[in-house]
Amino acid sequence: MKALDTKSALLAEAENLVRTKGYASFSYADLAERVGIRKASIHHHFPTKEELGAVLIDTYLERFTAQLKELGAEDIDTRSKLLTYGDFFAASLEDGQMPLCGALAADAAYLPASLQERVRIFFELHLEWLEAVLREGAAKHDFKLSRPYRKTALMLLSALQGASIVAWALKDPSVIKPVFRQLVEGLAAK
Amino acid sequence: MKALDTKSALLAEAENLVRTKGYASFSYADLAERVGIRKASIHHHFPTKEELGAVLIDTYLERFTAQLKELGAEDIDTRSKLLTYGDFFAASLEDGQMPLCGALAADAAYLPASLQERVRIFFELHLEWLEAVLREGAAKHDFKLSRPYRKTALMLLSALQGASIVAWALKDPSVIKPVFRQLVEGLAAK
DNA sequence: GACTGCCTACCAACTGGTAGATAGTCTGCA
DNA sequence: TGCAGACTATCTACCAGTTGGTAGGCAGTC
Repeated sequence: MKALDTKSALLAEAENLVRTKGYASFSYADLAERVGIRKASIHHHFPTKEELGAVLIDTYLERFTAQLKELGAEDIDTRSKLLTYGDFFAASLEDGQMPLCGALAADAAYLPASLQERVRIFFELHLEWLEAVLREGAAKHDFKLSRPYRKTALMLLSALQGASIVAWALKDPSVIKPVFRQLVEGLAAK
Repeated sequence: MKALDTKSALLAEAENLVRTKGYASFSYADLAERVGIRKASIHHHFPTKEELGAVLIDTYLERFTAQLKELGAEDIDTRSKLLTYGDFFAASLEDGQMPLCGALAADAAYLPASLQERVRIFFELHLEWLEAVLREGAAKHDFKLSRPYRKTALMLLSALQGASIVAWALKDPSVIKPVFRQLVEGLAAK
């Protein structure tokens, strides 16, 4: 088997495991079973669990960064941008998985330091994107906002992370969209 | 040592451990070290980890239920009730701990079923309380709300859970109050 | 003596790893 | 063209440490 296939299979399965049972609970044995190689072989691709976690977060961040960049550049109104952003989270839950960094963040205090740092970067990235969209929306008079925009960005991000948690605990993915929608509607300048 | 002392010491330490490193990562060995008895002795008080978890959540729920009942009965305006409710979450983070059920909820998919059920009950309890306060506030014309109130309750609870997560990941407890405050202000009938 | 609350000793299962062996593939050189 | 060596990707075997537990014993109290 080609290294690229195995490596990406390992990453895909690791992501699924972290997003369904958390970083602490998933093991190389779980991965071995799912990918069909021996546990010890995984170390060839990822020498330590921490390194696997780091690569996992980095690739997730790259994907998400690209997604947000694309969404930010779309020629649609800022309200739709925000709602589409919220849809990313809802889609996660509908797939039966927590968003990765929400899954990791709850455990942040005992993640290895390199992973904690990456989770923080994830959140900062999201806040910056939200701020940019809010700024754009305020400039276009789509939103009526008080400064600093970061405060509103924090509110929106918190609501989505929290809605994911609540939806996860209640096993009801339909929680997310209405929560976020009413917040976005509340930003309207009207 | 009296059983009541040891048992409550175990529960207190277990709560702290769950709220700082999660249910999956804490062990009877951690508890043994903190309370100063041997690991095997813990089984005398709590035969299984699941039972310890169940008792932990039940006692937390009782405390929280009493707190919410007390707060709900206070002769203050409904806005203050909500803000005080939000302060419970902020106080948790300022203590260097996640709120218990937020810590558990992220891991909900692989908690033992009896614990998953308790986490769900926790959230339902909070939603009911929030709904009651929102209903009271709407009747007094403190709030301008659309029905169903549960939708707004979900939004508020989500924001607090999420703000706890974001604050935890960013190691910045000051995130919570401003997030919640602006949401509560946004409910004002004005 | 009965009960409580601790202890030691032990268990199977599991964790993330280390180390060396093997087999297949590729490349360079005679 | 064939062969040897290097490389890749897997394997077996093993490791120390850890987990939540079981079982029986001991000491203190009533």
